[in-house]
Amino acid sequence: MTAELPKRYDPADIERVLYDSWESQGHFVADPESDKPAYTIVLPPPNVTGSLHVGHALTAAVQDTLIRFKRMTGHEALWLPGTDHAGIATQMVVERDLARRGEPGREELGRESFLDKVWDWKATNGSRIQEQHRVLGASLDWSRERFTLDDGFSKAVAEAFVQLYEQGLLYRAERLINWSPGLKTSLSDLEVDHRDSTGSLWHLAYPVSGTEEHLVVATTRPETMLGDTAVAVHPEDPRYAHLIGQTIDLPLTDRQIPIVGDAILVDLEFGTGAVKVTPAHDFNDFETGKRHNLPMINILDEGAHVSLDGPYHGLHVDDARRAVVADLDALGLLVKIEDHAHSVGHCQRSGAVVEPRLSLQWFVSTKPMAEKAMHATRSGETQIVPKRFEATWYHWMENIQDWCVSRQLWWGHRIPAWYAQGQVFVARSEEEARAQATAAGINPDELEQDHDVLDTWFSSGLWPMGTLGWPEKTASLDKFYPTDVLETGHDILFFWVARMMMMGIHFTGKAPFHTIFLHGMVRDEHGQKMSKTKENVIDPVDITNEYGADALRLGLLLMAAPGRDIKLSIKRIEGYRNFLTKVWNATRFAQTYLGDCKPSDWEVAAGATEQWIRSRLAATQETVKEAFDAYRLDEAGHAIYHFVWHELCDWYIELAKRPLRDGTPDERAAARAALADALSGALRLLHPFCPFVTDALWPALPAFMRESETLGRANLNIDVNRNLASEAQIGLAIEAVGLLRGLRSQMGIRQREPLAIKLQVTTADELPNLDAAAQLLVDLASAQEVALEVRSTDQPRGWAVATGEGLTLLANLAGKVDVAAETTRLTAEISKNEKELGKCRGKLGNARFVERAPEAVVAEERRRLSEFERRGVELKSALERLAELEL
RNA sequence: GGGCGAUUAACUCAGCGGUAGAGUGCUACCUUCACACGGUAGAAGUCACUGGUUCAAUCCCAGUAUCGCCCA
Repeated sequence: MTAELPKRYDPADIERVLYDSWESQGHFVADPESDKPAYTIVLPPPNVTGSLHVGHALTAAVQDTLIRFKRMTGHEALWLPGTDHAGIATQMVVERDLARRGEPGREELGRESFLDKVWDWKATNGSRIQEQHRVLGASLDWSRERFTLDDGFSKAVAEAFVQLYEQGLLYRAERLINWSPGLKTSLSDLEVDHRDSTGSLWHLAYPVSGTEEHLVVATTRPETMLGDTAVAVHPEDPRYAHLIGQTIDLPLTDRQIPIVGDAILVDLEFGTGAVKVTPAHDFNDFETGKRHNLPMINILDEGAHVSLDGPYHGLHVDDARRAVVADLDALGLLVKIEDHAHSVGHCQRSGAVVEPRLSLQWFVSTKPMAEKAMHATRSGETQIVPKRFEATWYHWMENIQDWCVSRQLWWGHRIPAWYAQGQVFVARSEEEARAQATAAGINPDELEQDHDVLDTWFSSGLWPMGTLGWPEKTASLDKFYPTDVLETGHDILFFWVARMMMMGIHFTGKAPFHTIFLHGMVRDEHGQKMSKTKENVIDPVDITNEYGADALRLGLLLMAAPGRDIKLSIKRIEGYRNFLTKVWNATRFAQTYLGDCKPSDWEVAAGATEQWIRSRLAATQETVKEAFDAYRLDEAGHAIYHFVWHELCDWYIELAKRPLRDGTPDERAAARAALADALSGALRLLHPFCPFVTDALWPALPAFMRESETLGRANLNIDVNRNLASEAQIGLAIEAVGLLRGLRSQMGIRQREPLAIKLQVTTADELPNLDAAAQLLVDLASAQEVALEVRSTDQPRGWAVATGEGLTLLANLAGKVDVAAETTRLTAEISKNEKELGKCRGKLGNARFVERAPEAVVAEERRRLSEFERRGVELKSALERLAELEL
């Protein structure tokens, strides 16, 4: 038994100290040699540049709760932390940092020195988010913390690259890719944000060669006309049929370009029905160019300036657009300008408008891998929770394009490809590449390694297996892979979940996890997306300072229905802090009695109330287990909340006070034991949600009940059973207390004013069920004496009547009856009863209902009918007696 | 344009073929010996709208409206 608990729950007093002790004692370390079944979650790696936002906090809360639940139910639970190197983001942060301090920039420093600077930056700033996870109580196995640029992980990346290359699934090609002129690198499709904007649709008149005719094309990007290599019309368009095969004298250039018929590119209805084709600057045009063997003319440099010789050379696209439009107008070739809503791709990181650009890059053939990933979800090897995201998953997988994995950056895994004399050598190491070159008869000193690095998600895709040791065959990989659950926001489904699935299946033959568990986005109280510009960002660290990590966790978890967005309400967090204060105070109450607990207390026969609270605990344990199995942490949490506050605190503790204080030695022992069980069960169930406060309260339980020093290593459930008889009996008692309290309240009679009570049931064999009710009425509702009787037609006068399910309560108001108030109350009761009675009769009066509805439903309806009829009679007779009283 | 989701008490949300629930807020009373970050009692809902299926629809189906998200 520990020292007395402080009167007030203050999270700041307990959280830091507890976490340090858990971590230093190695409570979160998972053992690959354990006999227990493994349960593994890898934390989707946050950016090394990141700091914790509420989305992270939600992810951490969900995963930690799952992990702690499994750890407490017989699993060797591993939750593996780490960060990813976030190529673009980190490089940008460090460059900005250098600029702010007036230090030499990236280009001046050169590759090696710049990378040193990034590593320096990482050493000082790269562990912030890990610290914040500790604040949240995350039971991560820090001994296994990984970073995507670690030596070991880098080995995995090189291995994967080489294998994919050897298998023909990775290739280098000149293709049109998304190009960020801001960052001067390629981007994957997913790194492009499409934003709606109002642009214009320019109608340009192109002269048909050797005629006076003009062909009017409509375009959103007039400046790219400098790179046009054709004009396309629909082959079945009567307006233009005669032009197919002729040429255009492309204005502002000296080129002639063909007019082609293309049914795929051209939409008859849109614009003028004629489209300019610029294969080097538009994805659709690129495909069209391939269909018609058109040349591809690149008109822009890597910074999106015109690279063609001539008057436009060096102009930024925006300026070039103005110039081209003005010049066309001067030539009388600008027909009109319409407003046009369309969406424009922007670079997520730099905000620059993304330019489709023809360039030589490395690509992964994703289709074969996507097939396998889809097979895994179709076969059930991996399930997506909530299920409705499967549709999105398949849609994306079915339309997947090859993945551009090279980036023109420095920070990242350098592409393990070496070039010499036009040949490519892909190898795990420079040594291997040199050997390959030598074997090919090339002097290895001529080799030059690819300057580019790999997309960060190429490495993130390997995360579940790479962190466990792949490609080595390690004990951890053997024990913990495939992992169990990958939990993340649904916005990340394609970013890394899809990639982990594809890579994991490809390299190990097994899906990397059996469940993909997706949560929603956290928004502010009004449903607005949090953003720095709106100044509505809620910092989870501020909340933990104010209300504690436990309250934040509980709030996030209980507000999160699967896959649904969360509106984060501080008011609710405060409510959960209040709940934890309640738990704290309940424990303080219990502590004053539990000191006397001894194992023999459990040998004393338990009464109905003790059986009842254990039964309710057993029911809660079942509900919680089912909810966890269904990934309904919100339901599990609500069940625990309800048990703790509304069953343990509201009722059992109140019921236990008399026996604990004034009971016989046996009564005291039985009450103590049940109180200890209930509290023990409550703390255990609550621990995965609120690890700090529960572990702080854990020592309040007798030592012999604590099988582990820390609650986090104890069992989730204790051995208790449902007992329906006690539930029925206490249920009746609770109802009786409610009837009396309600009656007092409506009659304006003080709750502590002693009253004589009669409790009535219909038949004599129900009488024993009222024993508990009689006791509770005395203990909790200031009943003076309680008579238990079978209902008769001859009811006493001057007693108030209240009817409940199966029982009637009469209170002796002799001399205290406020006839007017009582008349009002009874009349209201009667009319409420009549309404229900009416509904009931309506149903049973419907022959088709009686005929077709299931028997049980009809029987229940009949039971309700007789119940309402009985109550109606009693209430009306009470009203009559009241009237007599008045006379 | 395609897809997905939402619409339930004042607010934030669960629920889901057969008596409409929670938390917060609100009202009244109570500083009683774990807790005022509390207790007791209470008010509060045409479950968006229109049809359909069914003995029975908040729930299933179709459509409408409004809002949100994703993709092109």
